[in-house]
Amino acid sequence: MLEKHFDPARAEQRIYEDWEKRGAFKPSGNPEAEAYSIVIPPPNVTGSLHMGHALNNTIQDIMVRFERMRGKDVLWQPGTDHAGIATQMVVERKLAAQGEPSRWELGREEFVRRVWEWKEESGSTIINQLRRLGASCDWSRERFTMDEGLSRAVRKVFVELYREGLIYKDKRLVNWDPKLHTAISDLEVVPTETKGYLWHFRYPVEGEEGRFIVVATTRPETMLGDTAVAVHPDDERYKDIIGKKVILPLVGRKIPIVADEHADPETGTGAVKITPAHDFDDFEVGKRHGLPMINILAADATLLLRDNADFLQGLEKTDELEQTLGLHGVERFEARARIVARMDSLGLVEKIEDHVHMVPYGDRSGVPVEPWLTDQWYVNAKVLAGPALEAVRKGDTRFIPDNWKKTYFDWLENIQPWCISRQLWWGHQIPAWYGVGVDREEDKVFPLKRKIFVAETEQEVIEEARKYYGHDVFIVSNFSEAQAEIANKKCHLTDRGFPIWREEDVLDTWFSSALWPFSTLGWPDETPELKRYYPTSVLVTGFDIIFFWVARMMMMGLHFMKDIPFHDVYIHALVRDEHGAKMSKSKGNVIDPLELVDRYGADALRFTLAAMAVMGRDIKLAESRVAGYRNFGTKLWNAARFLEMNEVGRNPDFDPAACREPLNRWIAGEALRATRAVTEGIEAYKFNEAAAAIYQFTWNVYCDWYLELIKPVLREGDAAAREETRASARWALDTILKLLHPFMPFITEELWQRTGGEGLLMLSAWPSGEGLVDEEAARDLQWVIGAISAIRSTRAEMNVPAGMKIPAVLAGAGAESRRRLAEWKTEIIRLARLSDIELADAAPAKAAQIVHGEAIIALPMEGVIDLAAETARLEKEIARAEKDARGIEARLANEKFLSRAPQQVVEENRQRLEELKARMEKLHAALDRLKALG
RNA sequence: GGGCGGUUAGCUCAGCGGUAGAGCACUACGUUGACAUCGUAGGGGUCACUGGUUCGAUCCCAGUACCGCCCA
Repeated sequence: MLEKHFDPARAEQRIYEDWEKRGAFKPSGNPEAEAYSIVIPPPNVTGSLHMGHALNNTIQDIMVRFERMRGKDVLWQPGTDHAGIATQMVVERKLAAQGEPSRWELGREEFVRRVWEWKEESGSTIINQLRRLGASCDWSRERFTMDEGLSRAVRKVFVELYREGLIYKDKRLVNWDPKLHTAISDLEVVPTETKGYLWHFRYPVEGEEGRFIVVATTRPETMLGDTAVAVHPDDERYKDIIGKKVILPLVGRKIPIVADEHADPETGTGAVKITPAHDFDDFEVGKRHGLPMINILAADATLLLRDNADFLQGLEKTDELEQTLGLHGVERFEARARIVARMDSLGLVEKIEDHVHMVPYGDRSGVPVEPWLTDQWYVNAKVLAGPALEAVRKGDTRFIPDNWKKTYFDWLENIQPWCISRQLWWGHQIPAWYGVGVDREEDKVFPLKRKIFVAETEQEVIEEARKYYGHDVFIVSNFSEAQAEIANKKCHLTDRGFPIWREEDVLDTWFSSALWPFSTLGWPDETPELKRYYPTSVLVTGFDIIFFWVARMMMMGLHFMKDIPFHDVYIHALVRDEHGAKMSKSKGNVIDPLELVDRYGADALRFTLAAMAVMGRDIKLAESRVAGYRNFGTKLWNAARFLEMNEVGRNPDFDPAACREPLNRWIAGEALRATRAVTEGIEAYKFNEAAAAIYQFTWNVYCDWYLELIKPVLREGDAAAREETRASARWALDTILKLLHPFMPFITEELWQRTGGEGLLMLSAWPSGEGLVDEEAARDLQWVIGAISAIRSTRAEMNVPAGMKIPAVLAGAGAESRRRLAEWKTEIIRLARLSDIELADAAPAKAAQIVHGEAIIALPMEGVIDLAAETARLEKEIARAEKDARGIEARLANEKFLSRAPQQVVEENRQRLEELKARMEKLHAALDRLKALG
C-alpha cells in the first residue's frame, strides 16, 4: 500500500543508485538506433551546484531521458574542468587558512601535488550534487580536463597550431592581474563603472617660458611612463607646437608633442598624455609614432623605477628625479596620491573634476587589472574564426533561440588574438622549451635571443634541439638553472651540451575546454565513441559563455575534426532571484538548489525549472512555485494510490483504441493529445509548454474529471465495463508516468515500480503519438463536464450548502441531450451533488435556471431559493451575453469585415452570434418565469 | 555610443492577428474511504504609452518612457 505522500528524502538516493547499478545511464549501444549525444558543460572541480547548474543539467537530463525512452542510443558525457585560476586560489586559501606554507614556499611541484590531492578529495562534490538532481550521465565515462588523455589532446592541439603558425609568442600589452600575477584574457576583465577624478596637469612646453599644455588623466601615476603628448592634427590651438617637446614634470624627460587623431579636440583640453606601456590606446599611438615604451610597474603593480634602465634612460640626475625615485616600490594607488600631491605643490594641477569612468577589474581577483607589457602566447583566432562563422551562417550549427547567433557573429567578426598563457602553476603547462639561440655559420651565440622548441613530448623536444645545436642537450627546470649551468662557459656549451628549459606558463583553462566535445570521446585516438557520437546532438549552455566556450569549441572542432562539434546550441536563461536580481553571495540572495531539493525533492525543483524555462527570458525563481509543483507530485502520487485501492492492475494487452466505454475512449484521446504536446514541446526546446501540457493533463483532466467520473463505474458498473475501465485507468496513468518521467524522474520511477511496472520506467518506451481520438466521446464529455460545472457554480451562487443534495430537471432537451443525460446520469448526480435529475418538458417554477446548450437545467429550490439573488444572477448572465453579442454584431455589420476577413472567421462569428442569441432568449425566458412568480 | 531583451491579474510568469490564461496569494464554503501538500466556487486585467498597418492589434511596424543584459 502506498503511503499518503512520496518521501523524496528517502526514495531519491535509492532510486538513483538502482539506476546506476543497473547501468541505465550507459548508451544502449544498439547499432540500429540513432545516436544522440550531449557533452555536459564541465563544471569547475571547485564548484558546488548553483541554480544555473541546476537549470542547465535539468534541461539536458530532460532531453537525454526523453531520447533514451524514444529508443535512441544516448550518451550524456560528463566531466569536470580543472578551472586554473579558481582552483589554484581555492587551494592557496586553504593553505593559508590551515597555517601551512604558501605556494611560493612549497614550490611548484609540491604545490601542484597538493592541488591534485585536493582534487581527489573534493573534486567529486559537484558530481555528487548532479546525482542528487537526477542527472543521468554515463558516469563510467567521466573525464577531467587534466586527465592524461585530455592532456595529450591539449598538447597535440598546441603543437599543431604552433606548427601551422596559428599559435605564436608576442610582446604586447595584456590585461595583467596584479593580485594573481598572471595575464588574463579580455573576456576575464569586467569593466566596472567607478567614481573617480579627472586630473588636469600642466606640462611645460620646452623653450616657451610660461607656456603649458594641459592634459587630463584618470591615472596620474602612469605619467612617469609618458613618452609623448598627442593633439589632433587639425586642432588650431596646438598647430604651432606640434613637433616641439614638453618637459615631463617630476621626471625631467623631454617628450614630443605628436599629432594623432586619437586625441579628440572635443574632450577635455584636446591634448592627451601618451603612456604606451600602460594603456591600450596609447600603445597603438606609440606604435604609430615609434615612441619608446617605458614600463614603470612591477608585477604586483608597485612602481618600478630604480634600476629600471628603460625609465632611467636619458634622464638627468636632479633632486626632483631623486625624489621621484623615492616612489619606487610604492603601491599604485598610494603612488597616485603622492604624485598628485607633488604636482599640486609645484602648481601644476590645473583642476580636478569628478569623473565616472570604467575601470577594468579582474573577474576572479576583483582588483583593477593593469595593461602591462609582457611576452605571452597567442592564438590567431581570426583564422580559426572563419569556419566557425561559416558553419553557423550556413546553418550547420543552429542557435536556439536564433537571436543569439547575432551575438556570436559580432564577437567572431571582431575577434582579437586570444592570449592563452597564464602565469599559474595549476593547468596544462605549455609544451614549449627554450634554449639559447645560435648562429652556426658565424659560430655565434645569441643568449638573449631564445630559440623555441615545441613538441608533444620531452623526447621529441630533445631530438629537435639536438638537431638544432648539433650537440647533446639536457633539460633544466628553468631559465635561472640554465644560467647557472652556463655561467662560466663560452658559447653556452656545457659538458653535457646545451641546456634547455620548459616554458613555465600554463594554458588558459578555456583552451582545454575548447576541445571538450572531441577530447572526451577519445581524440586524438580514433575511438568508436568519437566516430559514433561526434558531432554531438546539442549543446546546452548559458549565454554568458558563448564567447568563452561555444565559439572556441566551434573553432577547435572545425579545425581538428573538420566538422562542427554540435548541431544545435540551446541557450537557456539565467536564473535570478524572485525579484529579478542576479544571485550573488555578496547580495545574499543566493538560492541553493540543494536546499530546495532537501525541502521539496529534486522532482519539484526540476519541474519548476522546466516550467519556467521559456526561451529567451531570464527565470525569476519563486520558491512558491517549487512548493506548488511538489504538490503536483503529491497529487499524482495519490492518483496512483487511488488506483491501488481499487485494485487496478496492468493488462499488457490493453489497447485503448479497442475500448467500448465512451469515458475510456475519451481519456485515450486526451492522453494522445498530451503525448503529442509533450513530445513536440521537448523536440522544439519549449520545455515550459511540455511541462504545462503534462501538468494539465494529469491534474485538470485525469484527476479532476476522469478519476471522478470512473468512480461510479468502479463501484457499481457491470463487470465488463469495470474491467475495461480499470485497464484504461492504469494505461492512462502509465502514459502520465512516462510523459512526466523526463521532468520528474524519481517519483515516476517509484510509482512505476511500486505498482508492479516491468523493468525500469526510465528505459521503457515513450508513448506513441498514434492512437484513438473519438470526437463523439469528446463532445459527450464536454457536455457532461459543462453541466456539472454549471450546476456547481449555480449552487454556490445560490448559497446552497455544500452538503445538501438537491433535485434537478433537464427541460426542453433535444434527443442528443436526452441520450447524454441517460448515459451519464449517475456521474452527473454524484459530481453535482444532486438527489436526482429528471427530464421535463418545461422548467418548473421557483427554480434556478441554467442554460446549457439548447436545454435548461433547472434546480427547483422551493423554500431555498433567493428570488432576488437568482434574478441578479440571470441578469448578470444576460448582460455578459449581450455585451459579447453586441461586439460580434458590430463586426458583422462592417462591410469591410465581411468582404476582407477570411470566410471561416466570418462564419465562426455568425455561429457564435447565433449561439449567443439562443442563449439570451433562453435566459430571458428564464427571467420571465422567475418574475411571473414575484 | 552600438546591440539584444523586457513592460500582460497583488506577486512570478505563459500566450496570442478575431473569446485574456497558469501557479502562488486572496475571499467563501468543506461534500464524495486517492489526495487538506486537497476539493468546489469566486473576485481580480485600459495587455507601459503614442502613432501606423489591418476589416480587426494585447499580438505586426515605428517612436517614446522605464527596467535589465551584452559589447565598446
